[in-house]
Amino acid sequence: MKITAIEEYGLRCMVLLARHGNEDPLTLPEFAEKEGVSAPYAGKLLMILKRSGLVKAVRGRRGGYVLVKPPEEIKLKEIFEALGKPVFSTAHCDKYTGENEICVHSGDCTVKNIWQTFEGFIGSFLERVTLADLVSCDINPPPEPGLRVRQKA
Amino acid sequence: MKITAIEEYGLRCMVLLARHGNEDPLTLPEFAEKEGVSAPYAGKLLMILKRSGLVKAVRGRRGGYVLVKPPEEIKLKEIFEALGKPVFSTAHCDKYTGENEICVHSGDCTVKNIWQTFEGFIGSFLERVTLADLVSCDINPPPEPGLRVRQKA
DNA sequence: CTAAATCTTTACAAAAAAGTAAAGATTTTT
DNA sequence: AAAAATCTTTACTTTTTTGTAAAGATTTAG
Repeated sequence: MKITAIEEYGLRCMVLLARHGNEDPLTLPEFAEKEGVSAPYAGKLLMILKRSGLVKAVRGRRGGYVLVKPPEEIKLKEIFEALGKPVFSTAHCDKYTGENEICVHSGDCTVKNIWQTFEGFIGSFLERVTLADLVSCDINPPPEPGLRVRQKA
Repeated sequence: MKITAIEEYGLRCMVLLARHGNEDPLTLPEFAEKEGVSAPYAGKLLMILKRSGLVKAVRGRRGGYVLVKPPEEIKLKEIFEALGKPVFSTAHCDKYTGENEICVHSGDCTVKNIWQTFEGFIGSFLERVTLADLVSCDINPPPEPGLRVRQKA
């Protein structure tokens, strides 16, 4: 399981914006310089964030990007949803079908069940952390979560 | 964040083995047929699992693969570690350095903190589910885990 | 001992993701 | 109005991941 480049750098752009404040916009060359990436690549990232409604662009001189909402109201989950697919989506089953048109497990799938549960678990984390938490806090691992495992009938 | 093909199909191979039992080994053509992938690709997956010590191979006629331990003793976490890197590892910071030799955030990194916390959270899930749970149970989403967020001093 | 069934290794081909380049559109400043 | 700063779009190149192919090694059955 891996974090994609878009997720990594995209999240960093959001952190930069949150730190910078919304007084004046941050420009692509500024993003690029602060993260050590190229300006066109920064442009690609910000465009993705813009299309998801997390940031807005101001064109022309004195332009750049600003957050649409205050960092307190931006959940990590929204950012992840903007930057990539969730771990498990219906697309998942359509993708891993081996050489067949449709997955051999369609219907009753043990692995699908685990991914869905996993997805829910991850979601409960991403729901609880905001961009504001990220820039202003230490975040500690949560206490051991309980996990109910129920035997099949 | 995505589950890689190796993780998806590798986990399925483990499920097949757990279901099949260790009486007689499962062969590559059998894995291939049951999962709808090619036999050489199944070979690649099983080789990865073998090198991590999760399965062992029996060569020659009547050969194939068997689990090294009973499913009750195989945690999902071990399987994931065999099939891929964890979400966050030191390699992560070495990979996403933009155009620089070393990441601009090395030292104090907000994003690193979140990935490490996230990793721990995910780990607490993968520690608690065994291969046996996977083949014999319904697994339900855990209750809302508490998440302590402590303000910086 | 030989042949068949099996795993093993290495090298290669195809597909997806990451990242680059260049030309175009918009706004502000002068 | 013109120029400069900025975002926007499209197409392309590179790198990584996936998946394939083929020849080799090992064991068992007869």
